[in-house]
Amino acid sequence: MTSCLHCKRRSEIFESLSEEELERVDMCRVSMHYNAGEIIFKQGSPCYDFVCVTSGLVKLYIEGENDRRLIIGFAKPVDYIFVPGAYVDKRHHFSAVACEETSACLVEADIIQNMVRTNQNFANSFIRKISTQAIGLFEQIASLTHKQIPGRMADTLIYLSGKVYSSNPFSTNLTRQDLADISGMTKESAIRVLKTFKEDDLIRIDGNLIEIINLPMLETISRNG
Amino acid sequence: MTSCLHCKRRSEIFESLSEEELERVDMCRVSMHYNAGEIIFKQGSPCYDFVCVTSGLVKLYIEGENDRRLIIGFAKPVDYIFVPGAYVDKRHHFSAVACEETSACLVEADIIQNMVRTNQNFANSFIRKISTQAIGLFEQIASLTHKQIPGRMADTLIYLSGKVYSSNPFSTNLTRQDLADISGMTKESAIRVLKTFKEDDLIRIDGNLIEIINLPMLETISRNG
DNA sequence: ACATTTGATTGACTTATATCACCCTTGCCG
DNA sequence: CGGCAAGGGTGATATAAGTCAATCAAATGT
Repeated sequence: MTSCLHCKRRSEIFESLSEEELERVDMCRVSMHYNAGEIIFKQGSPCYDFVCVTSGLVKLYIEGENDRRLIIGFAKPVDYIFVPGAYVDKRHHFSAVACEETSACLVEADIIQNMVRTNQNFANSFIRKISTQAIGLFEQIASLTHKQIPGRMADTLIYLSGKVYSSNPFSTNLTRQDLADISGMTKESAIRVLKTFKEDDLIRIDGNLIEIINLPMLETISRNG
Repeated sequence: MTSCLHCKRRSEIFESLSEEELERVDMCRVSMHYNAGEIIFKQGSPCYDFVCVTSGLVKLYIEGENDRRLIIGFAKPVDYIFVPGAYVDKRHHFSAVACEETSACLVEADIIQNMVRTNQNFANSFIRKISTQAIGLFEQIASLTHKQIPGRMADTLIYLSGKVYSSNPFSTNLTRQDLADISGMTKESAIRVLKTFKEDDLIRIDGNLIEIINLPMLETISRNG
């Protein structure tokens, strides 16, 4: 249990904090461990804490009416989860669930918000982070509304390999349902496209391992919708 | 051409600026006028300016691949348009077009970003604004992906009456194509749902005037997808 | 006054995708 | 060991929604 001061796995946003500020963060920090499938916070619940993922992987999703879900992103080491409700209505607007064994540090939201007020550089990193997230949302919303199933699944695979796991092949324990929830389709449709992708030698799937073997073609499919 | 100092139509975010700061904003301010349909800025172009709408109405939309569009929001008096690219890649990630005769003040983005750095209250309002926009995007993304046409159009009508025009009935010169672009459907589908809504006495349309006459029922349709 | 464009509307048709029902495998637990 | 739950996979079918094509009305330009 190191202090934030010497933490090797701390989010880059904390670089702009002084030692004194880091200590203040450290003082009200709680280190947590979650098993795969455990809820970190749930949509609609009040938000007290700022969550920083130190190991594992967390999926962030919106729960719709008729128990449909849409995964809007992932938080991996070392990301903090930006909770827009913290500045608006003190409620969570999406849920966070551990996809695998996950550790996270929780810090009181007030402390962080206070530092955003007093430390300009911190505020700037913070805004940059939110902006990046907003841009990601634009891309996802465009993909989901303008493309059909093959294009959406291509986007999902490229996103996972490029942004989430940063490797190819990548080992994942996301279920087909999860892949479907990222791509805005049903589990069955996800299974079917993946099958055609395999048949066309665009990807290879072996258990938890997914490999993109024809990225250019996948990108073409993404572009054509 | 009043100065920002005594401007009656200035965005609430400027409340947190000092007189001296307001004067600095005023000095590099350009007042612009746009006719209906004119582009204020286009997706992909570099972003130099911070845009604040003082009269009229502006639609913000993402341009997808095969010239499909998705309207992600509106800017009305007195909103400023948050441009996430300003903090990331200095590019616009959506386009802005005047829906009607529109006036706007342009301020150099650098000046604003500088004030975000130096004025804590300004930074805080700024973050609150971004957060609110992000929450709105979540709602839209959930509506678009989880609901079918009647639910989506119900959401659109409720949104326009409640958030954009803040009146019922409301007079609009959005085209059917625009309504479709908000709701993520084709023009033809938009026309057809609106027809069924009219037949079921949920709404009344007379030229540019749209009236919601059975809001509870529309809300039910929205909830059931 | 006529021609041209733009948006609204409708109907017929096609297709993408969800739904449903079912089976298979694997791992886990009593 | 046997049964059960969870995830993966498949086929048949239904249907929501897009596409295409044509018409009509209003607005605009010449």
